[in-house]
Amino acid sequence: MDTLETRELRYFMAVAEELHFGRAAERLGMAQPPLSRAIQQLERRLGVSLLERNRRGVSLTGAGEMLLHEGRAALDATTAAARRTRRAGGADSPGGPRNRLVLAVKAGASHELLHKLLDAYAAEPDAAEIEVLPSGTCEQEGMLRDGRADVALMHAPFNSLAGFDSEELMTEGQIAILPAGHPLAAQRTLSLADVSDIPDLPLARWSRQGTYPPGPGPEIHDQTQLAQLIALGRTVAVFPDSARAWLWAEHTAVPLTDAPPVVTHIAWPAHSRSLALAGLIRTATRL
Amino acid sequence: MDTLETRELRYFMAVAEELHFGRAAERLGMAQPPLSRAIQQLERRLGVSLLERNRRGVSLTGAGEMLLHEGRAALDATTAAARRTRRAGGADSPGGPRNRLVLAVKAGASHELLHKLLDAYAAEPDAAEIEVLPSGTCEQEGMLRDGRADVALMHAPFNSLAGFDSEELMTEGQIAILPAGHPLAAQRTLSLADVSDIPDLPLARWSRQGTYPPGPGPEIHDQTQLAQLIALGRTVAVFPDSARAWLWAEHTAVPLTDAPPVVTHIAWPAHSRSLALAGLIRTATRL
DNA sequence: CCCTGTCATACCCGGTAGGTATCACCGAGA
DNA sequence: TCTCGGTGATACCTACCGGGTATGACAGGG
Repeated sequence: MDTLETRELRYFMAVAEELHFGRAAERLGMAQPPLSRAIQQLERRLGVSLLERNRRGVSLTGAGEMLLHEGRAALDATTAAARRTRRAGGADSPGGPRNRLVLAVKAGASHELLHKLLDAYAAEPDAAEIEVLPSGTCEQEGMLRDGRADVALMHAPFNSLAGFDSEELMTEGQIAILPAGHPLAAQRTLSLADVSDIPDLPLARWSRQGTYPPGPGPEIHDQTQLAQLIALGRTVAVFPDSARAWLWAEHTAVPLTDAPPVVTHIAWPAHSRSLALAGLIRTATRL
Repeated sequence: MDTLETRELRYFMAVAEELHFGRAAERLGMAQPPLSRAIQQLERRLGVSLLERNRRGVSLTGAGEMLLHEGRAALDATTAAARRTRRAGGADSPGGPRNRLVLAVKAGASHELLHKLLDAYAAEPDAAEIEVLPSGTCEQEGMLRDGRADVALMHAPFNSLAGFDSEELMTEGQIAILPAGHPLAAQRTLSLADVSDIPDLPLARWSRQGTYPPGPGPEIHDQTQLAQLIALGRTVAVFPDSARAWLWAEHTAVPLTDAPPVVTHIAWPAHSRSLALAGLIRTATRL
C-alpha cells in the first residue's frame, strides 16, 4: 500500500536521471514497456505524478524532484545495509567476531597523520583490522553513505560533513606548489590572488566524476599527473601543508597567507554503533 | 543479485525484533513458512547467516545485528522518501507549487519561541505553509528520519542531533516545579540534589514508547497529568525555563543552579535541499 | 514416551514482473 | 501534406515467485 519497493526506486532513479524511458530501460537491462508500466504503477500507488510526459521527452515534476533526492538517500542507505551486513558476516565466519573497518582517505592526503593513526590504533589491545580505501576527489561522502566505507578522513572545507558525526583532528595552512625555477618561487609567502592568475601557470582543473570545470588550465585526475605538470613548469597547485610530504626536487612550496585553513576530520555515519569504530575514534582524537 | 528489496528488509526486521518466526509472521500479517523461506533466501543472497536457530528460539548473529541497525536506517529513509514525495505531490496538484513544511515540536515546549518563529516566518514574502506536528517525548528524531516531519525544534541534551544539520536558537536554564505550598518552594534557588530525592515528592517517570524507567515516582505520559500531580502535591518536575508559560496557580518554579542548560535547536535532515526549509531556517536564526 | 512448541520442507495457486508486438502521437523533412 | 523516425503507451502472453496450507523434523518438559 505505501511500501515503495527498492526495485521501483531503482527504476525511477534511472528514468529521472536519463529523462528518457528507452535509455533508462537499457541502463536497467530490461525492455521499455515494463519500465513504463512500473513507473505508472508507482505514480498510482503514491497518488502523485512524478514525470511530465511532454511531446518529445520527459521532465520531472516537483514531486519527482523530491523523490529523486530522497530516493537517492534511501537507495544509498539500502545498499549500505547490504554491504555492511556482508562485511560483518564475512568476518564472522572465519573464526571469532573478527571486526574489520574500512577507512576512506583521499588518495595521497594526510599521509603522516594516517600513518600515525594506523600505528597508534594497531597498538591498541583489541584493534580491529583496518582496510584503507583510497578515494577519488571528494568521494568520501558517497562512500560513507552507501557503505563502501565505515569511516573516513575528510578535509573541510572541501568535504561536507553534513549528516555525519565527526571529530576534528588537525588544522593546517595551505601552500602553493610552484616549479622550482619560477620567479614567484623565490617569495617567502604568497596570496591566493598571486597564484590564481599567473599568465604562464594556469591552475589545474580537477576531474569530478569525469567532468572538468571550465577554464584554461590542464585537465587532471591524478596527483602524479599534477606533480609532473608542475615539475615541467606548466601549472601551479594549491594544497594543504601536509602535501610537502610528496614534493619533488623540482617543486617549491610557498605558504599562502590568505588561503582558508584546512581542517582534517575523522567522520562516520551518525547512526554507527560499532565498538571497533569507537576505538578508532578514541585513538584518533588522542593523537 | 545484491539488491536487498524493501520487503525482505521489513521481514527481517520483524524477525530480528521478535526473535520468533511465528510472532513475526503474525505481525507481518502472513503465514510462518513463507517468512522462513524469505529469510533463508535473504541469507543465501547475502552469503551470510543472520540468525542463529538454536533449539527453542532464535538469536542474532553479528551480521544480523548489523543488518538490524543499518536496515532500520534504510527502511526509515525509504518511508521518508515515500512520505515526502506524497506531500510534495499533494501540494503540487491543487494549484502552483504550494510548498508545505511539517515542523515537529515536543508538545508544549518552547511555546513562546515557536510563536515568534511562526509569526516571523509567516511575514516572509513567499512563506510556505507550516504544519506544526506535536511529537511525543524525544520523538522528533524518528519523525525527521522517517519523513513524518521535515524540520524540528530539538532540545539538547535531551534530543540527539546526530545525523542532522542544525542551528542553535536559544539557551535557557532549568527550573524545578513544585507544589506551591511545599517547604522547598520558598527557596530562591535549588540544586539537582535537592529535588532528586525529596522523600514525599518522588520524580515522575516519563513514558518512552510505552515503557517506563524503574523508580518510585508516578508514571506519566502527558504534561497535563504531570501538572495535575504536581498541583496535588504528589510529585516534582524539572523543566526548562520556558515551562513557566504553562504553570498553574498551585505551582511554584524555583531555578536550579546546577542543572545543565537546555539548548533549543532547529534541526533538519542533512540532505534537505528545499527552498522553503532554507527560508524557515534563515528566519529562525534571525529571531 | 508422548505432547507441545518451534522452525523447515513439500506442494499448490494466483498475481505480477518482464518479454514481444503493436499502437498513438508528434516533429522534421521532402 | 504526407511520410518517416522516434517517443511513450497499450495489449497480450508467459514464467517466476511470493504467499497459502499441510506436514515433517526435532528438542524439551511433563
